[in-house]
Amino acid sequence: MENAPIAKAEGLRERKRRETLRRIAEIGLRMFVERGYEATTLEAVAAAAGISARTFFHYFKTKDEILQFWQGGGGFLEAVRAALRRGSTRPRALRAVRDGLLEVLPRFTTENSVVADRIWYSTESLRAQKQAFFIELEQTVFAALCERWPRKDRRPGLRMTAMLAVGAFRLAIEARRHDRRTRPLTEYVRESFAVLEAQL
Amino acid sequence: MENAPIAKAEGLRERKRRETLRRIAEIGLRMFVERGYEATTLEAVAAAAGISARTFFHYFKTKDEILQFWQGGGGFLEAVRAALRRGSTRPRALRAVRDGLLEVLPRFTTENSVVADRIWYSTESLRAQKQAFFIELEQTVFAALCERWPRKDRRPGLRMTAMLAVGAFRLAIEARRHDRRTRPLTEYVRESFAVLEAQL
DNA sequence: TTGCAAATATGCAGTCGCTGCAATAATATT
DNA sequence: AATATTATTGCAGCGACTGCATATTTGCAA
Repeated sequence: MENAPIAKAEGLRERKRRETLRRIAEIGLRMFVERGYEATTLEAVAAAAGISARTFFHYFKTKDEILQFWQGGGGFLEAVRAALRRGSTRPRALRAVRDGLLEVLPRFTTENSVVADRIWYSTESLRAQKQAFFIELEQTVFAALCERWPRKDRRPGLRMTAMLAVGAFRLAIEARRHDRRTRPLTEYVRESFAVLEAQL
Repeated sequence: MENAPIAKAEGLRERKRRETLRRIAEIGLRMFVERGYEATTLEAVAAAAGISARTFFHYFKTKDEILQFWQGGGGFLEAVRAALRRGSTRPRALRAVRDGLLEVLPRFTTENSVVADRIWYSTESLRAQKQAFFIELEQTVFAALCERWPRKDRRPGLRMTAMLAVGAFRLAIEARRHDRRTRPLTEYVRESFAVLEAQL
């Protein structure tokens, strides 16, 4: 991405670590696709990646972190928050959220993130986590909106906006998941927000 | 396939089973409160309930089913669906949902359900499940609304209504959880919907 | 009352995700 | 080259959960 003031040459250690991390993530994801998430044992992933089972846990705290890796590894919430803080004060909060999402999304959308998304919905416990993520996103959005429109009496409205916006986002992801031919997520997001706005 | 649809005198077997089920649920909940959910081992619950660890799993498929027991054990979604189907056709869908919830809630609110609710939010994995439940509720509500207002062009609006209604419900539960002095959940629901409606 | 089938309880061994600990090997720093 | 850091690994162990085989209890009928 960007080079720090001191473009410190990456040591062998760091490089190997990064490579191993990615290797695990790639092999893991492929195995999840081929055999299913629950049927894929951690030991098997580790073995296929050429490391011991114990070492796996030095790279990922849990099995599902392999999937989180492809979803941006938790950086998404932070990115959305940042985008909302940075974005110009739009007259309508809903638009602000939409634009923030549209701005951030491309950075978190890869070939594999689409594959990973399907797996999230393949297993009950994963589904639950994913949905919990949306709630987190909602809280993040709400908090960001409150910063930008600090008048306390508008909070209930902002709360609603956050709910609606994240809801639209959820519907967009759902729509893409159900499409055979997948278009970029941003398109679904645009459509989803358009439908929502038509209702207001 | 059965003979009498009326209260067939409950056999010893059924009675004992019901008693054991409840005993496990009560002791389990109390232990969760006292020692924390994760710190409470299944073996400990089973021992305290006077059964073997293996037998526990004949009553509850998972540890968290102990908590689900106090939340109505999955019957809530069904009850809401039924209430929405039965309820008079209100002009406003949002009101219909609110009234449906208000009608059903008392049947699922007990002393222990409030306690259980606090535990749901004490642990990450439980929180995720709880939030997944709200999404399920949203889908249930949406489906029920679609039955009642079948015009296809109104669906986006109904989707929104479902989102808003469940959102208000979520906020109500949250509000109660944060209140020291707990009032009946229905009051929080009324308030929450009132705030929402004031925004529309 | 007895006999038998169905339901229930239990022990045991095992899987899987995950953790702590301690020893060892690889890399970085001086 | 010596030393400090960090990575890798094996091992032992925990806790939720399952399958299987066995014993016990209960329901029902001859």
